[in-house]
Amino acid sequence: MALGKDYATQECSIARALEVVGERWTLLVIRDALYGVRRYNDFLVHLGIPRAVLAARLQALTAEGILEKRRYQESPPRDEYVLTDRGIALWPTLRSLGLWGREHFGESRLRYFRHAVCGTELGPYGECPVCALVVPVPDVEMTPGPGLDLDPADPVSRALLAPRRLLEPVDMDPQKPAGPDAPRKSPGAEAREPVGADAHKPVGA
Amino acid sequence: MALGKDYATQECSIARALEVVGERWTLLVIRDALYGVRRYNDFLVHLGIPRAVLAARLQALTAEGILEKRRYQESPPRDEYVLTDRGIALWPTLRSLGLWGREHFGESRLRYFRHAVCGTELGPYGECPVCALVVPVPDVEMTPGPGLDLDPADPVSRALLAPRRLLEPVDMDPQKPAGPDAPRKSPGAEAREPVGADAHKPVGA
DNA sequence: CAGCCAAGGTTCAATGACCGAACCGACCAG
DNA sequence: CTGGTCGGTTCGGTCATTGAACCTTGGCTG
Repeated sequence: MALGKDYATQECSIARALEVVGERWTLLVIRDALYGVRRYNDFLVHLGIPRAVLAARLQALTAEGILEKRRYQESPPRDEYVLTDRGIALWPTLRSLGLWGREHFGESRLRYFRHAVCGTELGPYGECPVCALVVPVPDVEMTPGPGLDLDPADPVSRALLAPRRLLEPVDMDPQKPAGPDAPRKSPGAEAREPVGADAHKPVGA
Repeated sequence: MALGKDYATQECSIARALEVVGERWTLLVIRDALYGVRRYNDFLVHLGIPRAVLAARLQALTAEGILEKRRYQESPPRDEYVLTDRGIALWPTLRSLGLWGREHFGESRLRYFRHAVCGTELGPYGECPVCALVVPVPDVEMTPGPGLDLDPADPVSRALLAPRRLLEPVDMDPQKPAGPDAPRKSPGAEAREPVGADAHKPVGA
């Protein structure tokens, strides 16, 4: 990767980790994947990342076992990129990085993360202070905070405004607001239920 | 910074944080600072970073309030770079990043981190499971693990082989202590920097 | 069937970051 | 006066990133 040569000489797990996720955009791609973004185009519009870089990152992350490329539709063959356990394991790192960013450079709360089961806001390590457990990633509920733009330009940001659980696939269908007309509908948008290794189990609480 | 333009459009604390510490080498500089490296030349030989890049990173980190440049000697004017509270606050992030790197890409333990007060190895969030508190950074003791090279080339790596607390300035004085003789200056008891260590917070409920 | 559209890439020139080596200035020791 | 150290800066070459254009597959429309 970009760092390989130099970082490889370091005897340090941090350097090892940075060889894998230390390049530009990489951690933001993983963040988006945690938020439920799965498709090339959604990453593209949400991140504003150059196409070539996105393709390179998705491929590298797949090769490292952080994302998994999965066919979700055959008719026009389409793949989505889903986090593996190895990728999900980066949640605490991203959580603490985001916390640091907010505490030292953020003006207002952008997002709240709560334990979906009890509604309690997460502690600094992603734990639920009330339930006294480290909240599993699929049980983390994300809701917008006061600092978040309520009418973002891109549809992915709009879809992410709704309260949602981490890893829950972002759904672009619900309606087409802010559109004077042109009610275009993606083909085959029906029945996009995740198959196998489902990470989001409905907790009836 | 390198990322500024694009990341700035993101409404996300993680992106904000990455604007500050997301460039190549930056997190490794902070890691070294946590390990006690303070001087330009020590960063240089320990990281193997190009001089120009190191100078740029030190300046940027100082401007962001993560490092503080401090005169430690007048005769030949010499400055050292010391972590501020804002920089020390990155310890949980680096801890979890290192943990992820070790669990998913490391073969053997390179370093142990313990609570210096009781000797217990730290949990995943830097907490001491026995004392049930988040260990303040200056109370974290770092010792080499079995995977670490016992005869590294550069003197900084050699100095870091000794058990030591985080933030304790690395001392290059004991030249080639091949024998059991260890005339170390009393560490830790020295007046420490203006950084106020975090309070001892009990870990989540 | 022609034409258009969308998703998911690839290619390419230009720009910017990074690299390694050389150079520089202050200071001190011999 | 000479050499050595520390903490940089300068500079040419290389590598990564960027933004725009182009391509491919396949469905949908008329």
